[in-house]
Amino acid sequence: MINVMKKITQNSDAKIYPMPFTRIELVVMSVVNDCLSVLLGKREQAPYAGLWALPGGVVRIDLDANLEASAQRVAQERLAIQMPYLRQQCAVGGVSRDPRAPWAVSIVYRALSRAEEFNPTAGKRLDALRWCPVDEAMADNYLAFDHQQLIAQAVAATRSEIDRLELPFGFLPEQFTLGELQTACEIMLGRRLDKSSFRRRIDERALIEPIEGEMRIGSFRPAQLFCQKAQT
Amino acid sequence: MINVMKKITQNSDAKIYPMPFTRIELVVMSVVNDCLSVLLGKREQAPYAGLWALPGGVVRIDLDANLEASAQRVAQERLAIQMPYLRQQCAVGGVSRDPRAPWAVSIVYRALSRAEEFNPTAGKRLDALRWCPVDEAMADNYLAFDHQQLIAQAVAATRSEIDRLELPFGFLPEQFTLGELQTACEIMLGRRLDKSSFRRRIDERALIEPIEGEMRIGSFRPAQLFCQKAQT
DNA sequence: GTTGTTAGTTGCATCACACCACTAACTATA
DNA sequence: TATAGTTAGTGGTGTGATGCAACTAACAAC
Repeated sequence: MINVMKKITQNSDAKIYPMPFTRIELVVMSVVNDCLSVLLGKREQAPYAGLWALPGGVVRIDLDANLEASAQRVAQERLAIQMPYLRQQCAVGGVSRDPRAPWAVSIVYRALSRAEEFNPTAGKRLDALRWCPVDEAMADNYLAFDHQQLIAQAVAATRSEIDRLELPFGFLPEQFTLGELQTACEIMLGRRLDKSSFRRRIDERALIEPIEGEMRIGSFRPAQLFCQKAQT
Repeated sequence: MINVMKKITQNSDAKIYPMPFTRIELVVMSVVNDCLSVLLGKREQAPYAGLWALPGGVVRIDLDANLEASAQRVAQERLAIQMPYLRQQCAVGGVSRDPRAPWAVSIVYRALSRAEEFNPTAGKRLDALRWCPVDEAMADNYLAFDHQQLIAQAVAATRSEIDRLELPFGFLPEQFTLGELQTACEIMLGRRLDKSSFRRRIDERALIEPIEGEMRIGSFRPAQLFCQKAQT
């Protein structure tokens, strides 16, 4: 820390400025039980002890190469998962944002993931974690800090991406049918989509390709299986 | 500073984490001489002394209520202007981002402004400031730090907004004709627009309204003057 | 075989927009 | 006074993306 201050002192103003307490917050979303849900952790300590909050962690300048790496480390430590499709959402910060420090900044990242890939028993510092339907998380005073607002932003940004069909996202399994893909999009958007338009738009964008000969066989007519197209 | 560290120590981990050197950078754009331009300041000190860079400043947790207020203060101090339509663009940060500190974060804000409103002689710490055409700023090694990339991002985001006709922006004067508005949009987008489509789209969105009886009289046929519609 | 359900396709209406052509209003100049 | 030149403003038409609806196909269950 001494070293840090020395460096900062070299700034043109030749003053020492205290720096904000800087954290990462993660908005990890998934479709669970036909509901768009968000991953929440139960707070064990003050402030907001007992309330649910987004998982997050401190930016460690001794460990992380950059902000994205911070977010990946936090995901690994707190959730024990890799987050391949992490997107930076915003930075929020100010006085009285976090009672633990006089001034705090949070860099917020969002991602979609597959709930099935998530193993809530691993990882260090894993207090209670749960998938919470976003509708529930939007209830007043359910969440700590301003996390309700952050989730609302993340949901809006995600819906906008899905509206524009900016696949692929982390929520896609290896293989899937068009019906499954459409249902997942409908749940995330919160509204129904037209089958024929959806299919037309999907293959115009050429983001996925059929797996020749592979079909999903279930109760009714078999469906063609698809996978993500290799990025060009 | 002692106080800050004490507070941070109250964190659950009971450790002192050094925090990143946190700054604000401003990407202020305007149309100058029929060119989309960006406001740059000449660096007087190391690092990158003599090179041009985005104006910016340190986040002052003793002065600023939040990040937006930081950005406003930096704009006031370095540029002596208010920036009514400031939008947060991104946060970038990591090791070796800024030689003045081992780990630095910049919160980047962008805005459009009217060059005419800008008075480059006022303000404290005003080293040389100039409007630089973005094409010029995109030349290799012209700018300090990663500011070339930040400007490219800001231009892209701004163009996307104008594409969607998300007016009003800070670049609009009190009164303007549709022709002037279209020309400004064309310069910012870097391409021509169709007159009739532009007008139809503008009045579908109902963002501006004619000023009854007010016309711009010049060399040719008089043109209706418009102003921004009061926000609802 | 009949029914029910999902898979997958096709045709048509609609809407937003680009492209093009036109009229209107003014100045400048002959 | 007439004509040319320039910008302001409007209207028509084709096209492409999408929503809507109807259709066929393929399977399981009965």
